[in-house]
Amino acid sequence: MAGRVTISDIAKAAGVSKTTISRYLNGNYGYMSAETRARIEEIIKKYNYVPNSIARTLKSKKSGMIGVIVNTLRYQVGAQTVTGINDICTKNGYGTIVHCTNGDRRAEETAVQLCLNQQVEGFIIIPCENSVAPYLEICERGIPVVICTRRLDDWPYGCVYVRHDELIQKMLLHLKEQGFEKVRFLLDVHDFHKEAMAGFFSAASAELFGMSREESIRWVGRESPAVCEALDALLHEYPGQSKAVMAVNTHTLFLTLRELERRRIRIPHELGVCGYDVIGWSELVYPGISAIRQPMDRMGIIAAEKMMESLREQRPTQGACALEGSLFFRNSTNLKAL
Amino acid sequence: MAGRVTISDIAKAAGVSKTTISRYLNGNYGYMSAETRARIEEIIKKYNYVPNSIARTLKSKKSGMIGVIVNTLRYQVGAQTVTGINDICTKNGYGTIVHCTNGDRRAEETAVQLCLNQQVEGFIIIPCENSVAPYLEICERGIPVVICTRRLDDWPYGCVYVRHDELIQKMLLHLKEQGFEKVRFLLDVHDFHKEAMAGFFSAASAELFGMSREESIRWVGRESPAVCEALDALLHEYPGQSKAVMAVNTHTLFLTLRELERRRIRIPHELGVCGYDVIGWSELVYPGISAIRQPMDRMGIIAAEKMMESLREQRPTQGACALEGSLFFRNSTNLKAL
DNA sequence: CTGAAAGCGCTTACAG
DNA sequence: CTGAAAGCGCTTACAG
Repeated sequence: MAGRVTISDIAKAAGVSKTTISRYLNGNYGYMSAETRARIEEIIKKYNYVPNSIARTLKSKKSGMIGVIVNTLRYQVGAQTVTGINDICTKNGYGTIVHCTNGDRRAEETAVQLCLNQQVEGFIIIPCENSVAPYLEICERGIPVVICTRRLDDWPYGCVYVRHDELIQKMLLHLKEQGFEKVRFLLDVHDFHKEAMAGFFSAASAELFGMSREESIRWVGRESPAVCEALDALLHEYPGQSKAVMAVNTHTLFLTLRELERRRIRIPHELGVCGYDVIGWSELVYPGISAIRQPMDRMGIIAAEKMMESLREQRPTQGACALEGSLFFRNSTNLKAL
Repeated sequence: MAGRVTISDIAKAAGVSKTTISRYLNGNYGYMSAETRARIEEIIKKYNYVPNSIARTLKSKKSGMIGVIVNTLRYQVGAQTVTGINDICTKNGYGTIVHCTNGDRRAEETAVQLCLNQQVEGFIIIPCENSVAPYLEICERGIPVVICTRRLDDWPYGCVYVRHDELIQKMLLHLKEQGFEKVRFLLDVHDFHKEAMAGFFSAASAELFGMSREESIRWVGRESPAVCEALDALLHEYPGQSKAVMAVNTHTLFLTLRELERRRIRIPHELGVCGYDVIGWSELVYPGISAIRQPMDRMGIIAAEKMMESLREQRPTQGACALEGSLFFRNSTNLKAL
């Protein structure tokens, strides 16, 4: 029956008013005799009383909850970010309400509304689209927002992101140095920041390989067939030129490697391969797959810490934090050593 | 200002009482003239009114939230399960409050309390330990619970689990048939059901390989060194006999393969390798790694569906659902073909 | 078909 | 140092 004890029961048992109990609960000991305080403490222990946080929230508008809105938890990127967020929030006495948007702007809108309605005290969002308007609106209500894994233009508040532009640029430079003549980027339509990634890649490939965006980018989904088709096409294009493919996330990289293995394509002779890999398996696949790794758990941790800070100091979130990713060059793009 | 409109504002604007608005909100149209209903609908649209769910929860004790308690989201097993749960809950208009326990019973206890305090309407739990007592207590309060990825003894309510006993048994049978003479299981101390898994493995290896539990089981963590030591030891044991190692989860399998690659151990000649792999990368690692795959997303989906059913019909959850995993025999355990 | 009133379990001016 | 009272935004007997 622990859950049924209310502040009135405690007040009665302690022989004081609800007001005094409430003050005790909120740590306002200043206005309280030591005896009263001790008595209340004892009674609360005895009755195993836990204040009802819903009632508290209704009155105070503070729920102790953070709204976390991500694309999906299905893949490591989102899951690890949320893990980091969860750890920090829990440590600070906050709970999280997690919603997945699957990249759908309307689902994101709904998720925000639901969280708002639950009186969340802050939002950590991996956004679907580029417009900052909806997030600014939240901030205007006085609710802090941290944007995660992206850097949005015109976003004056806190955000954490990875320098994908640099990572992609460096990977392409490496491919160029290794003597590759054409590159292609396999993008996932469901990805967090497909557009931004496409932009980085096409810019770098235009500069280094003289390729147009139409040449260098292909959109594939989470499903195998699209990846297979894209690879089939690439293998037949640019005859006589050395080509490389880059996969935008771990899953796409997996599908790519599986298809190349099925076709017995020799890597890197017939096709160079590289991509993002959060997990590390690419290291173990023959002949060793060159990969970009992003520190997803740190991203969540830093985002949540920014949120905690903002809540503590009662101000909007602030500061853009750029995280470094890591590059691993392995034999899958090593044309020169052969 | 959308969030600030209350039921009183709407009542005033519509020229009716709060009672009537409330009835409208809860779909009790039976006691309402068509005109009134239409007017209210219009006003609500106009003001963009959304009822405050905290106030609703306080009064009705129904929060529209499900408490989800898992070990961790860091690895695919938990993350995919939660993805499935999230999808189903969202589809049915429920939100989720996710807590990670990291396998700590006290953290689990705290998480349950926090959820209870948020008036969650049900729990989906991947439990830390074997005792059902704490979960039965929740049920006695009338709050439905689904236990996930485990089958607990004496648990009379709903649960979803994978038949690990069968999967492990079949894998060991396969190893036996392939001529392996000794087997060893690398277990993760942080795993969901380490004890149960250890039990299955030691039972099967006692029967098939005549090994004691002490011989067949090793506890390793999520960190590399413990795995390396365990492998080093195994490679020096049983000289002249063919040995195989099995990894309890994807991450442990990864660490195992990385270490074997570093040591240039020939698989399966010097050591047979198999393990759990939720992602599928093991297929791509030379010479093709035998693996067990469990349908984690389905697990979450089924668990959540059981919960929705129970909520709809206002009864405890029911039924144990055993999911089939899949076995993939590849060259890493193929001693005979060589 | 509709509404006044009490109450869910807290917090917080206000008064003493 | 302490408490009575109002109120957060809803729901729900009860009465008409």
